[in-house]
Amino acid sequence: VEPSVRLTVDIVIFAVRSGSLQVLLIRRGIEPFRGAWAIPGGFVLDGEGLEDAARRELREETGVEEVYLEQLYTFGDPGRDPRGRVVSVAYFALLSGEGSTLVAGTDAAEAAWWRMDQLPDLAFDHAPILAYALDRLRNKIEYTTVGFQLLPEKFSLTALQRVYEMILGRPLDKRNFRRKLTVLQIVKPLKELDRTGNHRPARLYQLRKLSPEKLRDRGVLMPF
Amino acid sequence: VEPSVRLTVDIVIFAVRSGSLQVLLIRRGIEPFRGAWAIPGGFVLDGEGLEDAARRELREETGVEEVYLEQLYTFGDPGRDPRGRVVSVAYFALLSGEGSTLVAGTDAAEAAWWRMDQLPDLAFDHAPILAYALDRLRNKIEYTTVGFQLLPEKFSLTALQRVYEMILGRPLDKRNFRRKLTVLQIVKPLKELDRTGNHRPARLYQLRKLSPEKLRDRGVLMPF
DNA sequence: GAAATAGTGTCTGTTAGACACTATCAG
DNA sequence: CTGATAGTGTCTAACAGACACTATTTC
Repeated sequence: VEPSVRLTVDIVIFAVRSGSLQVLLIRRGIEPFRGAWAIPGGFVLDGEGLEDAARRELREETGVEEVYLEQLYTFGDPGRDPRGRVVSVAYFALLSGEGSTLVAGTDAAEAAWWRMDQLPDLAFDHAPILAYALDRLRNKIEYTTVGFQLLPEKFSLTALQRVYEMILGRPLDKRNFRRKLTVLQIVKPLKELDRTGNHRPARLYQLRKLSPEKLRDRGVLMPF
Repeated sequence: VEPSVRLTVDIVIFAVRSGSLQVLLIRRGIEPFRGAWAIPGGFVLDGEGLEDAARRELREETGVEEVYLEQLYTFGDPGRDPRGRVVSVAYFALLSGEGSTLVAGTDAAEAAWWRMDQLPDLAFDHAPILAYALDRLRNKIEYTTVGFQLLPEKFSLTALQRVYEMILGRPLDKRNFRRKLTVLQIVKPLKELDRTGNHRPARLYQLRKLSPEKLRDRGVLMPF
């Protein structure tokens, strides 16, 4: 007879806010780890798909639909949850700068954005999960266009470069960055300008939709 | 109240045998999908870690210990198993040419190696799982040294090249391949030669153990 | 010496990385 | 005209890809 197991999804929700990469965490109101910060998540419901469960939690936590969501890894060590056998399928989500302002409908529990470089102590095995998510994001940004998910639909090239710099944790050269965007043709200039700030306005761009195959054909995507 | 779920691990076991990339499949002796071929796997036991369960199944199926094993993805669509809610954590394993001969202690069930380019119909959602595993292997071989896990400890450079060609599905240039190995310094020449065959013997080499960080420092690893 | 595979070097086009100045706007 | 950010081109070193002949062994 096969033992049964309780299944949760945990979602590492990233956003770029006020110039830094941040994660949404919630403070636990109940034991175990009462009062500690944790990655948002919850149990998978009866007859519910894993990704569906993740999207539901995401909606409950942030009010946002239609976000980038990707399965990360499944954590199932017997001792990871003091309540018994709980296996967690971890996901990571990327919110665009706009959506990230609303920490709405937050289930009564306290929720807050934390800078990735100033994290609190975390409940369960959530610290390594977060570290792994960041690692995955760092890798993936270099050969896909996931990074664009952290920006609104229209963005300036400088804003895009800031996102890459934040995630990679190092400065990039402005001219090399823009040259790469040009040769890959992944970005489409708009007529609009960003006129905030007392200086020359920046042209706004959009991500040009390309199939992943096309991206691969053009070579590895993003090592600036 | 959280519904509970049954948890399995499935292991996509790859090996290079008689010049092609092959997978180990077992023929199901019971319903559902009785008589169909399936990826080996089984239920996770009480108090057993996920990777532990995968290694146990691997041992039961092949008799082999100490193999490369990596978590692939977790499949949990509600309809994927007609018996009810069964969530499967898929792994993939790489056997070295040697270990792959022993399909020992195979649990009474019929087990066989299948060429990746001539697969039978598969039970459950195992066809996309297998496709995904191959995809992952193809990607990973280009920036890590996982490919070496498909060879015995000592190997000729031609044998190594064949492994890369099989997985990538295209011929590689012998001189470019060897040049890359040289500049990356990932391979160490031995005194021994491979004297099989009625022709000039090939020098044998060993993988030089390098930390993953080192590999990254030297740039992306394997695009020949 | 024939058959079979091992082993070796060069040239060329592309790409990544370093680097500094002019343009345009608000106030 | 000052402050602030946008926007633009060149040179160089490293790397990828194309390509063909000699070396060593067995039988």
